[in-house]
Amino acid sequence: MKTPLVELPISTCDGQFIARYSEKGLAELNFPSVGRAPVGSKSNEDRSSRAVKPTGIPASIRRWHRATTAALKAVLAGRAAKTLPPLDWSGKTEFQKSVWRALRKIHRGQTKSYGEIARAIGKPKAVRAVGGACGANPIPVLVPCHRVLAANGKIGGFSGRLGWKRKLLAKEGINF
DNA sequence: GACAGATGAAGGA
DNA sequence: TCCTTCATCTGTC
Repeated sequence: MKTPLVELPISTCDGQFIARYSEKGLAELNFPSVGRAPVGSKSNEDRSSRAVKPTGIPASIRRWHRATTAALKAVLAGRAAKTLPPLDWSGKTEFQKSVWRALRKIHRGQTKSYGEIARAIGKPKAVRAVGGACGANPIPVLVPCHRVLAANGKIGGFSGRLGWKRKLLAKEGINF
């Protein structure tokens, strides 16, 4: 994949998120100061060499960025996102995409277990693999991997730190 | 091909 | 009720 990524910041009351767009849509969304390499990338240096400056941005990407910003701020405010930009899942496996599609069907304020997600995609025994796919999710918040909990009611894990998971769930009225 | 992982379930203390 | 162990499936190296 040689498609250059357009990297744009999104300032919110919870910090500055970083959105990256390909020619197909939103490819990555990174938490503010997470301190870890984003999923699917070798290193920050590698990424920065592919990212382009926010000059000469295509109109389509500017439109997607407005939609992403609005959706992100809506979710952080505890509301449902009205519109989402197209998501670029190219290069990902079919299993991961099916998991992420199942995640997007979880409504705001609802939660599901890894086992329920596994059953929803027709692979009831692939619960650990579902966890792996959640961890590989490049677009957290908009693909609500934070709404997936362990079957025993515990919070489970989260790629963007558990603090973010708790915060996002709290905004949706789910407290631990 | 081996290994690791954001789980789940069962069994024992 | 809590803890430990093991089975299971997929992705990554």
